[in-house]
Amino acid sequence: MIADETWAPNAADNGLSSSADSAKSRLRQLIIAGEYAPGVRLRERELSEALNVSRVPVREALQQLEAEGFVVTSPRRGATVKQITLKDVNELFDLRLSLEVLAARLAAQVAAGGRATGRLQQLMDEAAEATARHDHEQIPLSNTALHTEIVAMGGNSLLESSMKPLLGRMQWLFTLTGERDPQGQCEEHLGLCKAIYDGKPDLAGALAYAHVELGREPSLQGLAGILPAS
Amino acid sequence: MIADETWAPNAADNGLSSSADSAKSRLRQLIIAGEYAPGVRLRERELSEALNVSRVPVREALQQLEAEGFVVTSPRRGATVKQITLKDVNELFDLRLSLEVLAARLAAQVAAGGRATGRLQQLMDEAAEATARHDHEQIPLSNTALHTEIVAMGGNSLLESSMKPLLGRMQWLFTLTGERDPQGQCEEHLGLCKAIYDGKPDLAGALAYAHVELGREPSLQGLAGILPAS
DNA sequence: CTAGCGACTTTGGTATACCAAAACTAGACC
DNA sequence: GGTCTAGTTTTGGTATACCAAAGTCGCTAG
Repeated sequence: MIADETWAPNAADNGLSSSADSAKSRLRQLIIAGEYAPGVRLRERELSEALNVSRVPVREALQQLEAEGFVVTSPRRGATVKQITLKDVNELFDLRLSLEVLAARLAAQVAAGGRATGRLQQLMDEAAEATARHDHEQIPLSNTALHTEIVAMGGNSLLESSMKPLLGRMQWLFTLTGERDPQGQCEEHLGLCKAIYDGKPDLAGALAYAHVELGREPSLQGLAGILPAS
Repeated sequence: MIADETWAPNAADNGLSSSADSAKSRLRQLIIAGEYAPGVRLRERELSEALNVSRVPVREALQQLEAEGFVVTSPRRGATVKQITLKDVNELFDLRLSLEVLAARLAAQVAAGGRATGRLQQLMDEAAEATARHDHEQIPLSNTALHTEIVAMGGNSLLESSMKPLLGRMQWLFTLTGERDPQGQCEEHLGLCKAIYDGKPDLAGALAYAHVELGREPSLQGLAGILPAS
């Protein structure tokens, strides 16, 4: 469950994983990319045909994607792509406010012990580079990877598995609404990473809090702009 | 996923839910009760026979129980009951430290608005009564129900779905290691509930933090006492 | 007596087939 | 013309059957 490698588009169709995992990754990617719009029904037979697998792996994939918050299943009406509401976004940010602070604090504590932080540096550089060249395909992927690495650095696998669906939803939200102020976000990341390098948990936590909270309003307004009625 | 009612032993076998949900609840109950000890293999055919269902619902149940942290599945070796380690317990408490504080704060904010808090009062009374008569069967159930209600009061369904597996693991841990100081725990609950009633988020958060942290050491020692080697 | 190799058995992964319930549609009656 | 109802179709839920890989046990050769 921790595995599932990264789910960037280019890493989707490796023949290594089981058919169910592959179907799950592909379907999630299709949802995040907006191929399946919020509200559309995900019929099992239809998906099994589209993904060239049987219904059993499809059911498994749908179940896990429901746990990750991408689809919602009614008792006897099957699965549909989740309709994100403003309430959902607020709940998501409230939760991230707690968990990202914890992740940043843990990462800073680990880094203070002198552990290798090379991977974080590398991801930070990649994200900065993607931001600099306005690569709107790569920016959400790099930023998600950066946050994932911060969470992983803390060494709390339970936190990691709890945060993974939340980061997935953030990536989805960004794809739906468009990224907010990539430049400012990148600078915030830079400051956060520096605090982690320097092993300052309090500062890292405060910066993480600010970073999350700064993203709330733009996301709410971005979502409000594409919501059907109001 | 929010549904699944309560999973007290007596509410397990209602014929309303689907076969898979029933199987999931029964299996979880068996694991929490210790019928399936940590480390034993959960063979799909064996379970399907024991639960009188096919392998498909069993697979579904195992998958969800893995997401809740009760079982762990190796790539091609199937499912086993999770072996709880001291690291797992520490991670669990670190996460609860963040999330229960958030839940308490949210609940207090809601209660400050004058919403009905009758259900919380009722659960508090039940837990106090169970503690008073030393009903070691009921105490963990009542305490879990109380925490669940506090989380639910906040109105954050995402937090609710994130906390549910954690509370389930806490109940499991209590069943395995024995409850710590039920009297003191009950008093802490009383203070926490009062802060929520009174609509004092800061106080409620602080009390929740203390309540969680006070439970860490006893749980670690309780688990260390029953761990195979060390 | 031990170590290596091979056949067998167990087990998870997947596909196909069947069933029951719900939703949709078309028709008839009021 | 509208509404209720019955039949059909779609769809999720479940069971059975098949397959491939890995673990296990026993046999044989050194």
